[in-house]
Amino acid sequence: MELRTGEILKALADETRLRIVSLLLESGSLCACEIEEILQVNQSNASRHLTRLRQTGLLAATRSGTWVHFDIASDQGSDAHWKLVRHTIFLAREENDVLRNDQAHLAEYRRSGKSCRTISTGRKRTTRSVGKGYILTK
Amino acid sequence: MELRTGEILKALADETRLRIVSLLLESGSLCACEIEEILQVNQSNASRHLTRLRQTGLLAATRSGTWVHFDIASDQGSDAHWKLVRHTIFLAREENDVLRNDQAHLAEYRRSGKSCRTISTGRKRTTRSVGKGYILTK
DNA sequence: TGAATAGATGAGCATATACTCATATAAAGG
DNA sequence: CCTTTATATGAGTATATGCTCATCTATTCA
Repeated sequence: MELRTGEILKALADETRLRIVSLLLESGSLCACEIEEILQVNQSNASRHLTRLRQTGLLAATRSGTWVHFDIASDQGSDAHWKLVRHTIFLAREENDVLRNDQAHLAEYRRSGKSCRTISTGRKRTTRSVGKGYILTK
Repeated sequence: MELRTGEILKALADETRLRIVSLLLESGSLCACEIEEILQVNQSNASRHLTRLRQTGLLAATRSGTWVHFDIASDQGSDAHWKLVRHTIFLAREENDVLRNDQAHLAEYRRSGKSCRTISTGRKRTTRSVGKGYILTK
């Protein structure tokens, strides 16, 4: 995936996306539900931002069963761009309480011993499969 | 003026503003009408973007008579931020034809011998002063 | 003091972007 | 199969952002 500076700027200009990139730089690979949990962002919202970051080439996604793990895509060349991104996040963390709180929440999450296997989003059952399709439940 | 990374990202995420910063990094101080001329951006539009860049702390403005000269505000500390901005512009120029064309237009402008004194925006007379006030002409 | 020119700004409009709710889809496991 | 859980996405809405036109303000100069 070819990184473009203009797209990187637009991607990081949104605080939620900045938080996601900052988080993953610190944590390494996390599944979507862990990101939701740590950043306290709802599922739909998180999913859209993750998709966008993947499309700009900043994140890589790997499905593992039901879970999709996201990680920084800095192994695909574009070293100069990644130097830029890391520097950006470094400075942003110094100025932004939200980003520092996220770091604390990550540490807390690690201590809690939770994993994407034990997080429950608490959502109620929404669909029921019928043959090849699904129908709404309740 | 205190630079904030988040604000820098938002400021540079717009292509016109990216072009202005790129131009001024190369040219040094230019007056608003020169920026309009070189980037081919209309007056209102240019003025708003310049105001915004000044408000985020990236540009400094100095009035000299009728003209307002804008320049990169990198003399006011924030070295880490400016390193970031310069790196950003450096990468963006490599990827973006528009930015490279702007560099060519600057060179052309220099060669032309024009200055903010000789550029005419070609606007028709819009106001007429009457005592302490102004009234619309035509 | 009035005309001319540079730059700033209000208002209206168009588009982009982010958020939310509901639902669809993918995969795992009884 | 059928249910459950994780993730993606359509649709609607709210808001932000950028653009344009017209006009205002600042300043110079005759």
